[in-house]
Amino acid sequence: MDRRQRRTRDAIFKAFINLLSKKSFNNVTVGEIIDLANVGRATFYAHFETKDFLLKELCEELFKHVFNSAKNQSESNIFSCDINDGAFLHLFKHIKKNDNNICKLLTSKNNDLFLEYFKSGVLNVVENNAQELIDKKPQSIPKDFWINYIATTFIETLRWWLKNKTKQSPEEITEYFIKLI
Amino acid sequence: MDRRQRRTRDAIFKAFINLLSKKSFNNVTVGEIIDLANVGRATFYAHFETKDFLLKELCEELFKHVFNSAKNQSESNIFSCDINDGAFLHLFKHIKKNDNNICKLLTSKNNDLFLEYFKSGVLNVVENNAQELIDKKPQSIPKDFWINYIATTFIETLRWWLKNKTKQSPEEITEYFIKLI
DNA sequence: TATGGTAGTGAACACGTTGTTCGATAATAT
DNA sequence: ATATTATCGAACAACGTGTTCACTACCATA
Repeated sequence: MDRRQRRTRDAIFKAFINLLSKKSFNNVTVGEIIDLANVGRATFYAHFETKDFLLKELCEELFKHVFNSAKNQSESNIFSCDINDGAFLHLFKHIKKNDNNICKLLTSKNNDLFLEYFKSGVLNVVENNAQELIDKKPQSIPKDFWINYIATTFIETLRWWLKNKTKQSPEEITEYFIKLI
Repeated sequence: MDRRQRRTRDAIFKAFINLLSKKSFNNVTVGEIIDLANVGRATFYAHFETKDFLLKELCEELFKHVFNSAKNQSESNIFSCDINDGAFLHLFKHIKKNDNNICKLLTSKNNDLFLEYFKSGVLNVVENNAQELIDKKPQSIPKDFWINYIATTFIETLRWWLKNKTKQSPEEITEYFIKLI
């Protein structure tokens, strides 16, 4: 990719995230984004069809990073019996340390498109990298209900943790999360 | 309240809910609402400052009804030992049978303002009318974390149920929910 | 270092939505 | 019957969106 393209793309993402941490998606205008990113109006629309697509592509970039690393993590420990080596501790750690952007977006308001994308990523991790948890399913409840439960509980735990300024360590919050399930 | 006021207010609410069940909050315009409600533009703005306020007031009307009935229900059975007589079964029943509007809004997209209002109502019910569940808290996790967990699990259970066309009976889904916790 | 192709610029434009204003009309309460 | 209050609908300014275009800056390659 042309260095110029990468530059403007990054500038737009950065400006967008910054604005999203201050106001809701609906109230962020293209005008504000291009002002903050120092990018021409036509340039913005050359990169992104609409603001919705901007959010979508931003999510894809952010999540590719997080969820792939979670998968590798859990695969490399496939023989581990310690539940704390699993994908979830890694996700808590990773998001806290390296992904301030995801923190901002997870705690910002009016952003359920983002949450939706995030949930589908978490569902994927649960289905493929959390067999130990899936196996804990009580009899007599449907499997997809159980998987949905694990994923949403993870997300809500994460949001509670972020809302409370991550006072607990990643190990502690993982323990909380596992206790719930 | 003047009968005319009540009339237009109801017409606007009705039109708004109808539109929300078809498209997302952002894509519903004031123009569409007043067309469907057969109400003058100035009249709309005499009632509601903005579209956001319209949603807020709609939520308040809908929730007053649901949550109050849940509270009365659980109070009237204060001596019951059967967990199935509690507020949650009542909520599942009530929402399924009487509140098609809440169903529509809970399953519609781009509507996290609504979800936020709903959550604060559920939190309230949990705190005041679900002592049996609160008492199940494992040691070593914070109380507000636990309460948040109960409320979000209820909401996500409800959403899963509604998304799957309420195939289960209210009794069954309450059983699922209680099993999770 | 000259050149062709690609990316960015910024002003101007048409279009749709928002929220306000106003004089006129209709419904309501008493 | 009358004073009050709600509604109407058209017109309006302000703002956001997405497109276009002629122009400029940059980059890869030879």
